[in-house]
Amino acid sequence: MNSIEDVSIWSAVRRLVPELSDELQKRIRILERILALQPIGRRALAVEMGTTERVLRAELDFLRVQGLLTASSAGVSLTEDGEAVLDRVAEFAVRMDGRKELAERVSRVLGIPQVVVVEDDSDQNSWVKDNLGYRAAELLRSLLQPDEVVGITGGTTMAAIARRMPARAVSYPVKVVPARGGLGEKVEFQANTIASTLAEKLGGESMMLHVPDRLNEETMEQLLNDPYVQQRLPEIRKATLVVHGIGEAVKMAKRRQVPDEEVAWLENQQAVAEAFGYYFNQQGDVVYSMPTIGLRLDDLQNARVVMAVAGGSSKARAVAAAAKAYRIDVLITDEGAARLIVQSQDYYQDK
Amino acid sequence: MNSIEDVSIWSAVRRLVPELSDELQKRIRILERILALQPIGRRALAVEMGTTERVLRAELDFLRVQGLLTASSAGVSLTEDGEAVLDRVAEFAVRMDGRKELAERVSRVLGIPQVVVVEDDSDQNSWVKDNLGYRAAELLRSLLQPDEVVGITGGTTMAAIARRMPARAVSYPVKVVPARGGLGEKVEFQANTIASTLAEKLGGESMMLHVPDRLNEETMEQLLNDPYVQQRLPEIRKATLVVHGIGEAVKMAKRRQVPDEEVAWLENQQAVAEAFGYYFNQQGDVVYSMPTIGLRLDDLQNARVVMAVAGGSSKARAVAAAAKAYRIDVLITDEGAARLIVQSQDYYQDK
DNA sequence: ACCAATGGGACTAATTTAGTCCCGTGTAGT
DNA sequence: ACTACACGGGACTAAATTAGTCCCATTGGT
Repeated sequence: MNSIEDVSIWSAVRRLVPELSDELQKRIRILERILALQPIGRRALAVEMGTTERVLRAELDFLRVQGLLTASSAGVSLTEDGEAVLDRVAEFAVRMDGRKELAERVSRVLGIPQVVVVEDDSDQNSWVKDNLGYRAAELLRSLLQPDEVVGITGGTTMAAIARRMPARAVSYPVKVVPARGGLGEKVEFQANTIASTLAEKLGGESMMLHVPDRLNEETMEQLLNDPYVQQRLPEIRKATLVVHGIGEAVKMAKRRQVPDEEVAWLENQQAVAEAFGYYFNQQGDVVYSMPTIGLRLDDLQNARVVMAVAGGSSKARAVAAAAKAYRIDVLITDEGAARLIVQSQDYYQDK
Repeated sequence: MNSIEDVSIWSAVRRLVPELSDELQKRIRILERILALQPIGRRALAVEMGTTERVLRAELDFLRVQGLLTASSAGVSLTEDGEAVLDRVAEFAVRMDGRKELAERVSRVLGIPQVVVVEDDSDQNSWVKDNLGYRAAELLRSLLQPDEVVGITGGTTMAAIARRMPARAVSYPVKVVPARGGLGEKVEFQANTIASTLAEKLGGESMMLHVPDRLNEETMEQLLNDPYVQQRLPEIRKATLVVHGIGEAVKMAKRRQVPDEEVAWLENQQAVAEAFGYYFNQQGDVVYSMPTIGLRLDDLQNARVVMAVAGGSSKARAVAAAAKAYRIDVLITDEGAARLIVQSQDYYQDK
């Protein structure tokens, strides 16, 4: 039995001391490189690892004091102890590298420039979603630009992002808007609510858009002429940083209480993915779009960054379809989804 | 199945990022206190935890940003998330507190002012000895005074101390001497070797004492008059910081290749412990002392600090006996030994 | 015998962290 | 209802730590 498998305690630890795993990975990487290249000099290693000499030196000093490596005039080498310790944490290293490589493969397969893969599978462990939220929040914050308009959709994953966003460490002068109107879900998973809490966490402002979930053509027309909507809608469509979730078509349709015959129709159309209220088939074609007020697929062209966050092996197909349907710049997913995405690609390649 | 049980990976992690695991424990302690006292003010909590307001404030800010606690005008309280996280790492906390309480009980039972208990049992897992060495080295370093003479014995535990002593982070102007002559063991576990490497790590100087292990009365007399010995022996007996291991009497005797009849005699005398070449029974009486050149039991009176390091459930009896036999100021042991020590005390109290 | 790369020392600039004091506010006790 | 106290949080400064830069004696490989 392996402690790494029981990751739930790790996620708590990471919550309490987030810099721990980064620092740990950093030092493991250093030890690994030394093992491979020993004996190697400080400067050469610094170049090799893409860090500065001075910082690396501090790390090496530490590791030497810990008795994990020795320094001779030929360079630094691991001690027996160092190798033993490295051996014990090798699983980390493997998983680290594994996820990194996985991310690169997903990036190639889906044509998404930046992909982050977090550990485990959202479908298996609920805390994975939390982790997904953490990494998404982290990345989102790093991408923010002053006076930017951030558009965000609803769902449990988006809620996790808002929840895990650090609360007002510094104030960001941004505006957060819901990408679409209410989706008739629980209030804490609605885009409006999420936009609001996210804005609060960021120290920015938010805007609400209260419109019903499902509309018919007629009320749609009316609403579009409504001054409330006419004032707010352009603001939403101006969003330059769009964060959204991707869902399974049928599952989403049912959650939104779409009539059974329409669900059957969607199935018939082989719809597999849903995002922004649009339904896509495996080829990325739009097979149906819900009549709602909000961001349209075309608006994504004007966005600076389109960020997708979705995990769980069950969503692999949906993510792949969405990636074909529209431009995604950043994808944050988990091992469960990522593995299936690269697998199916291998499958097609084999044929 | 429980990840904490598989502690070996944690010991490696602690080796790689010691400062962060300390940080982890610190934050766990803070969360625990808040849970117990909430809502509580920053200043009151600082007093409660024996830290300064400013440092605690930084921690609280962090934990708040992480969404683990909220601050109202009544004070800070845990959020649901905070309680959940605390719950996940509760095992840590329990083990932490458990060991601390255990240490206090051992301290009372044995009458040793300062007791440190490290996790697990040296008899079960070999890495525990390493941990023992780490804590001992840490403590030893903090106790050092300039120009002090440090006496150290042999054995695997002492070797672990020397190995885990940080290598010359700063230079200590100390002199390290072997407490007794060679003990006929493997060279890396001999007092001479250990004293030498320890001195090097500390940036101090060392002194060797090369005399045979087992002596008869005659050669003993001769050696005591030998100029080599006459020069070195007083230096050894002047040691003011004495670090030593405690062994099981019979096991030690056999390792030193004492003749079988003498071993039987020791058993007959109910010798259970060995330290500095002296054998003690359960009551702490000296039943036999090996004729070797070196530190004598009386010399401990003049020592500033006497530090004992011994772990493993099999050594519990020996440690208890040694504690009765002579003054020990600091004891570093493990859970395996500590549990048995307090248990046997309970046993006697019940009678 | 030389040369290039090594670890480690030394000094300074930049950044982070800790100490101290204060203020407006909400709350508990009277 | 009122007052006094403890609350969080802001602000500023001093201290400590960390990173950048340059140098040098030494050594191992060619």
